[in-house]
Amino acid sequence: MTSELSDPGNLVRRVDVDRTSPVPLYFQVATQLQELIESGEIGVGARIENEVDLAERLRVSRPTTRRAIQYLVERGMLVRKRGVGTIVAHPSVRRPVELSSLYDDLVAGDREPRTEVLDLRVTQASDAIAQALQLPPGTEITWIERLRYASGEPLALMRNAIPRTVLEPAREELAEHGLYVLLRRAGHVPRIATQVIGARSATTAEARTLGERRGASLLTMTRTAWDAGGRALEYGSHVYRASRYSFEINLSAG
Amino acid sequence: MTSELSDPGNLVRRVDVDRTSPVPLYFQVATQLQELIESGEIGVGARIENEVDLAERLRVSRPTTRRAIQYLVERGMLVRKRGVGTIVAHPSVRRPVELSSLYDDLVAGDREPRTEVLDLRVTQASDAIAQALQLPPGTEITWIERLRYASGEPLALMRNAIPRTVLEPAREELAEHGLYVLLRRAGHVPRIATQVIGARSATTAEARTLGERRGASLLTMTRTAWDAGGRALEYGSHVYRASRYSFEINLSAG
DNA sequence: TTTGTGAGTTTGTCAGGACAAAGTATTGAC
DNA sequence: GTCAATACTTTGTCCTGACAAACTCACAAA
Repeated sequence: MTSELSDPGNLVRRVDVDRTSPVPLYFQVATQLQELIESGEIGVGARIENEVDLAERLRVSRPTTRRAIQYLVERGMLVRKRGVGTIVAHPSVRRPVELSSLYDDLVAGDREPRTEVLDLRVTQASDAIAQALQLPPGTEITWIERLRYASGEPLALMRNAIPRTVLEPAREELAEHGLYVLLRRAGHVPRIATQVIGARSATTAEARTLGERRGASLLTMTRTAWDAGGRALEYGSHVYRASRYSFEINLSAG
Repeated sequence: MTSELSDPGNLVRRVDVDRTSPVPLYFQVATQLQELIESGEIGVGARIENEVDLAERLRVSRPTTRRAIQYLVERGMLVRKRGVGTIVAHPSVRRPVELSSLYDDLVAGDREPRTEVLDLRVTQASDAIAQALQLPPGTEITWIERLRYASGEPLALMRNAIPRTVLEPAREELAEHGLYVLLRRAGHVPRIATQVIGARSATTAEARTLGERRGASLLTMTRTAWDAGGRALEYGSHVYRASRYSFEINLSAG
């Protein structure tokens, strides 16, 4: 009995590798499998070809095939079961991109971000900020205060501290780009961040700046971000208009 | 020149493997390395023995050693650099435990949680809830409303919907344990969740239930959680007293 | 002083093979 | 027909061996 279902090999026929490319073989295989899954050519719940056959057909070793599949398993796109096979997971368990910045989110959501730089100066870290960044008190930092608009309306008041040795951005750069874009451009890749999200009522000054009624609910967020080496990159203390913004967070365990 | 620094091998001498154990070799090595790091016996920034020597000393193959190290790299405990070596990362980049529940957090923080079950019944999912859980409308769900106290004071009002086929907890269980404990006990391991966190002012009824002033700021959180197979486990819509609670979230990109 | 050059070290990629463990499906005894 | 034993499939673990790429450092040349 050779039905379509019992022969999942036919679903991944167009995967092929280029041995002249500097891109690792396992990554080529993983990328092409990912495309087949994301395009829907291999449907949710479908079984993909088993490791041994796939390796043979692509003329790569089984460890290479395993590594490609493992790569996608870690991203939640595939689920493996010993004795059963490897199946395509439901799209809702696919691990999302994380650690993006507000600016990127707004651009992606077509909400026309605009940034007004209220303050920009080099100063010494206060004790609280030094502690958050786990740096010695008095370390020189770049202090930034920005007002972020979306679709023409004020959305958030953002205060950030960045070690001077990490980044000292120009006013124009801050008006044009999100902070995380500037960090990455300077070669600092945030790997992990701790955020605390809370809420409180707006003070009179905040209400005026953000165009809210006095006492309106505000979302607060403080964050510290580090790179892979444990170097502190950024501390931020932001307030958002709760009527216009909420945080969407994707968590994964595994 | 054979200084302490140029011979990091001496730091991991007590790592050893047991070939009679059913625990995989790579995992034994990883666990023991992890203990050495967490106990501080290998300090932050210190280089660990290189793969080849470590493999030779433990009498395991290099791929096995690599896999153990890779395991810790993915958890942010080690950082690898080609041509340089593998060093112990700063503790702040170590990936945290995620997807824990409020109850667990409160227990961990010594805040004496107590739960009052306000409502518990089996009903049909509304369109909104069915959509959040990605189930057909009208699917039978367990509907739960709870009031959570911490240190004797009301903290949060929690409404949850769980597919009946996933869990149908008893009132006493809900009063005794967090929802995630019950889910895990029933064999449902949450792997990924989407949360939306916002804020708004309390209605009169909410203020009365939670012991706040009318118009006080509340934190709102809606969440849907899935297991590794993409099966929806839980939908929740919670409100927290912003004066008593905030969310701490650890994000990682890697 | 600065700039290449080359040797040495360390991690990254890949092959091919072997056996174990956990499922699924089939078969045979009762 | 039911249930247990068996065969088969598929992923999991582990090995040896080989070469490539990135980095450090010492040393020579400009």
